[in-house]
Amino acid sequence: MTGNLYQKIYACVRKIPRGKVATYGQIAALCGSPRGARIVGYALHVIPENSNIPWQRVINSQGFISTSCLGHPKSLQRDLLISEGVKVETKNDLYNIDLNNYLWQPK
DNA sequence: AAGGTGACTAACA
DNA sequence: ATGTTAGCCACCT
Repeated sequence: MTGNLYQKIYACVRKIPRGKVATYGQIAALCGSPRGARIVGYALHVIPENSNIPWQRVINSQGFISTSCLGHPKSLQRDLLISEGVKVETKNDLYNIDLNNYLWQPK
């Protein structure tokens, strides 16, 4: 089946602890594809809604929520993060997370 | 088979 | 500092 890399990506995303966030590039690197940030984005894009993958914990390198207006509004991702204890600042319709405090740092 | 797209980044101007 | 360009690589048409 195709999407072997996707399964790997999903596995990494599931490792993100509650209350922390990770960047696309970070997940890509953990999967052995240091330049595969876009692939991660695509992988999350095709996640089924009923999956147990904490996709909301993945944001871009700037600490902003990147989800464009697709299936899920950004506000949903913000709400999910807030409910996990992550502080999200709202700036001009954009949602920002303080990476210095909430970025996941795997060993 | 070939070119376009994207929930990305980093480097430049 | 903000805006643009170029790499990136799997998926889609």
